[in-house]
Amino acid sequence: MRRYSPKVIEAKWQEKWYDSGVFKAQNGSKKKKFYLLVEFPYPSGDGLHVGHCRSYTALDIIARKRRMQGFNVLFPMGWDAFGLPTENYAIKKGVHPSVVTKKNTDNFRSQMKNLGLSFDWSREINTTDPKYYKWTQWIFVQLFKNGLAYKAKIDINWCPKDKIGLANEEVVDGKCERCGTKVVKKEKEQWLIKITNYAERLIKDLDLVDYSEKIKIQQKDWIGESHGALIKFPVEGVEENIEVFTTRIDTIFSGTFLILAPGHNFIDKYKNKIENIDEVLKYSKEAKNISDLDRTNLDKDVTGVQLKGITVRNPATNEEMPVWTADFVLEQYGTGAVFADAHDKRDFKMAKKYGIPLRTSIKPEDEIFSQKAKNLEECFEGEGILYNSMQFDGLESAHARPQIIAWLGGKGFAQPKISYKLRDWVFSRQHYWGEPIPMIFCKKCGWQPVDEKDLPVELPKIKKYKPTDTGESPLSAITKWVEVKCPKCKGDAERETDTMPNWAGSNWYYLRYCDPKNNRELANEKLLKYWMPVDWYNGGMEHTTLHLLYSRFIFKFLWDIGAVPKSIGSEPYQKRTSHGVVLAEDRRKMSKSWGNVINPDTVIKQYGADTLRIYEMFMGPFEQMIPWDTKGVVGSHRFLEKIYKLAQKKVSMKTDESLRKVLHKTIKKVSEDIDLMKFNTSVSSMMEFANAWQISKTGLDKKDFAEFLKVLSPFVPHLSEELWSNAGFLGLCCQQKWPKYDEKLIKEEKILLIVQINGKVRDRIEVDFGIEQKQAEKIVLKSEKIKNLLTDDKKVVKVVFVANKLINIVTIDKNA
RNA sequence: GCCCGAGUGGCGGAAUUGGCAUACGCGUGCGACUCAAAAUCGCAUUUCCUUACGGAAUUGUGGGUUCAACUCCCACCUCGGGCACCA
Repeated sequence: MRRYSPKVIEAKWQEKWYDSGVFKAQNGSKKKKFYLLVEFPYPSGDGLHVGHCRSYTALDIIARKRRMQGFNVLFPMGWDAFGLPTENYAIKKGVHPSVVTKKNTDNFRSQMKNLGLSFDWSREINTTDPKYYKWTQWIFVQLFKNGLAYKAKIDINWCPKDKIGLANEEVVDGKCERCGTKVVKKEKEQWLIKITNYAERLIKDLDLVDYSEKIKIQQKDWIGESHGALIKFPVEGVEENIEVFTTRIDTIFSGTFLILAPGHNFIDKYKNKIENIDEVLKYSKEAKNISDLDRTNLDKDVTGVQLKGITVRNPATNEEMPVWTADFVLEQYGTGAVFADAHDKRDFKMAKKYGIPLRTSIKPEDEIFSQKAKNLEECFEGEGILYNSMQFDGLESAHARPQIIAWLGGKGFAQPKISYKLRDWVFSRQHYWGEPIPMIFCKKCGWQPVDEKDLPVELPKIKKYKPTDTGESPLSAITKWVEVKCPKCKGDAERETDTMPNWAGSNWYYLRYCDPKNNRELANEKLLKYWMPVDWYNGGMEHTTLHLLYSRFIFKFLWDIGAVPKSIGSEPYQKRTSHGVVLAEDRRKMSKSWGNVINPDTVIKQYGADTLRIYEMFMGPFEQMIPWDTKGVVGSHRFLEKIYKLAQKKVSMKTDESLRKVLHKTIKKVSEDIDLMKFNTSVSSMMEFANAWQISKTGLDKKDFAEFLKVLSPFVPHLSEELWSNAGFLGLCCQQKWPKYDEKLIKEEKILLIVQINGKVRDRIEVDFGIEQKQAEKIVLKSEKIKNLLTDDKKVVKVVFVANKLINIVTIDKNA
């Protein structure tokens, strides 16, 4: 008997598949298309992580199944290769980043091929290829031309270790997402993209797509939409209003003071009117030096300074209100000003500290106002019933709001307003290894985009790509490259030396796969029409608020300007799923420093790719975080060895009837589970089948064996292919038609009827499928076990019968 | 603080609509093969009581609905994730 040797088998079939081009997606095919996308990796020097293998294998299974179901499948792969780790490695070793990238992508590609993944390699893309980033730059130029890219001097989040500016999205707990260094503020001229213009649509259009509720909620929370009102507070003595955004206009009648963010431009504009301007400016300056993290620390004491000499009028009560500044009011949110009252904890705390008068105007519903709150010893923040509020007395908060907006609106003091937490996207990085921003600054003409025919602006090959401490891009030192003619007036001008963030290339890569070699446009319209949208996109949960949001935004923009056909629809991804992280055996993250990393190459060497694939599918639910178990790999390997043996021993002339039933149940289960990404239960059902096969008398006939190989093949393609050819079947197993199960064979003729007394299982009796209640009762009452339990002192009060499942006899004690 | 998700054997986990809790795999124990070991195969394996037949308890905790609850409702505990002086 032959032994299962994956090493020989796997190399052989990989060669056959890749040489024959069976995984190539066909442009313009009559078949129904299916575009399946898995996030392309950053090709790090560490090689593939077993977590990569897990999500790629999962999507590979879906791709293989869809092909067998007759779809024209596009399942591509590429490299998101710009980024810091490569740059850092290059600096340390003195090798050019492009050399490092080449080495890493070659390694990744060969690892993926060793896994037997069915990617269409003819469509491979690389974000660092000038032919690719030409179009990344082209998109930037379009953003600029449409007024969505602008340069502004802003406080950026600066990571002193990586020497790079970070987007808000890349700052976690006030620390650099990548290296964990505490982020500091630095004022710099930066390119920004107006993603905020799309905030509303990015929320609304989530209704059009099939994403899990969790993903939708995360996106919505991140964008942070809140409905409220804009209120004007007239400033006494000057023709000026201070605008305030609020979601709680129902509390307006208790508003007794106004608070401005320390950086609010009113302060600068009216510095002559503010009597204590020195004190105010000193406070502003201090506030600026406090990081956002400290500023938003809830335990911190509230501080503030009154703007003496300034008062505003509350448009609802007509009372004069003092104006303060406090650092808990943020410049970037709303209008950078709030009206303050007794129904907000921070306002309350501040008023108590500085002796500012307070008044309440909301009391809790169905409840007597607590004495403490009434005496202003405690803050009531909830919604409730209005009082002290003129004609609105007695209304509930929610009902009062639109009415107050309408009333104040009638006098020109208020209007409905929606506010977002999402901020414009900081798009500049001061690093070498990224796409140059294709802009030119001319003293006469201002910022001008590089002429589209001159794209790409290639990254010059230089020796010193180390980032500078000053925050200037290393590209700024290359005078020859920087000095350029203005595209408009042809006078002397200078290139932008900042590069794009590493999200830039991944914003639109899924479009490029449709037409990866096009040099005239980002992708051909016809091909986009055929392939887009992506039918199914899988990626990590960690990309939900970053990559997923950015790329949806960029797609919408391209759709708006007609760069992609309207017929695709306004969303790039029809369906989005996410995978769980694979943890190390010690349940920590895999990390070189912990020494707990599992290398897929080692697993493949020892057990083969098929074992790795099926183990990673079997280990647990796909979306769930799951620890690696080296012992578990052995179990998966045993399963494959068992199949290899059975294929030699138990394929005969005739299939056992009972085994055929199990086979068809397995076909049904696997077919359904793959689409639901329930790979773990698919595998266990195939294991159950193998067990049944093993104990069967005659085993399987050739036809049924072929059916089993087909359902097995997406999971363990090499072994299936080998057994397929060993059995003398024609063609490739991966090109067969996906099997159908026979409904008749799945139905049972006999079932085990569960017999319960008072809900407890007392017996199991084999009966015919479809048995009637009366018949069942008769049989049940004959059972010795049941007879013994239904003694004379018990009275049957009810019999519950569930067809083909169970019968439950409910009794009571006669004596009781 | 707010919003999601989860809690089932020694371990990873399974369980259409409420209808046999613990499938499948790991581990462990016993046995077969072997001079021996590994590998392989067979049997057992939720816990407790019982020599056994059998019985009882059990899906984070406490209550509820129901003939019947891992599944539905209420309260709480623990863990994971997201957001957070956001007006």
